Amino acid sequence: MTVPTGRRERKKAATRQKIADTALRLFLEHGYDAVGIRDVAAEADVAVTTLFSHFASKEALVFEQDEDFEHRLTQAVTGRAPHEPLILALRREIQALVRHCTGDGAAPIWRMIDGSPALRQYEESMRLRHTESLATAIAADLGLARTTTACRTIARFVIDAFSLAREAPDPETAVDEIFQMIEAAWGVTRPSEGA
Amino acid sequence: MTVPTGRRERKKAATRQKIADTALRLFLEHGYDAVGIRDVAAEADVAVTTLFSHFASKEALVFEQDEDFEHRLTQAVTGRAPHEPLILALRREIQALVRHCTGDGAAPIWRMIDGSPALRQYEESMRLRHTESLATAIAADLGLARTTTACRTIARFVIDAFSLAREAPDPETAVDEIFQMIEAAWGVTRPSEGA
DNA sequence: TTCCAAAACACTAACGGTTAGTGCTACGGT
DNA sequence: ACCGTAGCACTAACCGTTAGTGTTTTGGAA
Repeated sequence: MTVPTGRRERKKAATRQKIADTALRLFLEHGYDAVGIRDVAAEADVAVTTLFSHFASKEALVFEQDEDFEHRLTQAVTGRAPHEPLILALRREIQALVRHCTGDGAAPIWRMIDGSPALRQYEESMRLRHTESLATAIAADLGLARTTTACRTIARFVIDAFSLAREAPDPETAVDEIFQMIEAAWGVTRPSEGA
Repeated sequence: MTVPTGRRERKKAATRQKIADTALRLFLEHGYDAVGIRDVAAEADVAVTTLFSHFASKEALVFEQDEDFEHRLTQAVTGRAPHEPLILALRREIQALVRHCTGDGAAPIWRMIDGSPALRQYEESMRLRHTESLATAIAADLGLARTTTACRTIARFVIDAFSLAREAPDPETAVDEIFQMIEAAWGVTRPSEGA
């Protein structure tokens, strides 16, 4: 009834991690499409149903830490330094996220993602979820100083910046370019004073 | 070898239409998830494989005329009156498209779409395709007057406007609000003179 | 008219992701 | 020491989708 104190949680986390690691290894070795769920389960030495009790879908195995993305963005809004402009904080965070994705360590994974329509589609709808919570965070931060539509629009533009920059030849410059546009868009929403 | 002159094409189109109509009817009657591909095929009196030779997926049955959307947007760019500002033309077209989707005739279909995660996800990735061709059309219209990134960004913002407005309580006002933001974003991309 | 190549269509069977149903086992709290 | 819960396993299936194969229809050529 109370919070489980430890071992069970650790075991569960270990199983989850083992599945995720095994999946990623197999995917990178043989290609995402060439590896079946049954292969992953067998290699991780768990039952298929166990795998699906930890991950909602095959694609979710690849985007294991998607909550991180969501959390970092909302945190960039709610936890920024006092008086720091909203858009500036978001720009810094997106810049960091893009840098992380295009770094050497993550490159093979993203190459795999870009090569699979199923994964790209999954990523898009994942980002859409992130957009919702970012919009909520922005709206909460601003109180009633902006329209709901304006908040949702800005949230989506910010997420767009990530996707667009990631695909651009020079991601970091692209972030700057897009955020100039976002800044301008943000500017015209002010009902009274600037951010 | 040459272009088929008629009857064959008509028959093919008729089959396609019959499948689409049957599918939509069944989906609206019993719900999208409750109707299987085998049901649709049986009711339309075709084989499952025939159905899939006309439509790439189950979701595609619902978005039968998706090319229309794509075509109308690119046409709004390339076929607009001389000297008409790009963004204005796009705003008018998006306004029309939103009006059409929220009209009484299409309402049940969109309610069904909003109720099914699979359909929402499919729609999103469909819009992403549309974004690409819109970006291409915009880039072609502008020549080298803008960055590729700027064109792709604006294209995506315009598609976003459609999605966001469709979900807003007052869609038409939302289009206006979002397009004010797009206009501002567009403004800061000018390398020399306005559009 | 007759014949041919292509395209539409059909059928069976299967593949791969996903889930329901059922039950066992191990852990943590009492 | 005991019990409820949660993690896990197994089977069997559902559903969308595709490969393989063969049949009919159609438009054009001989």
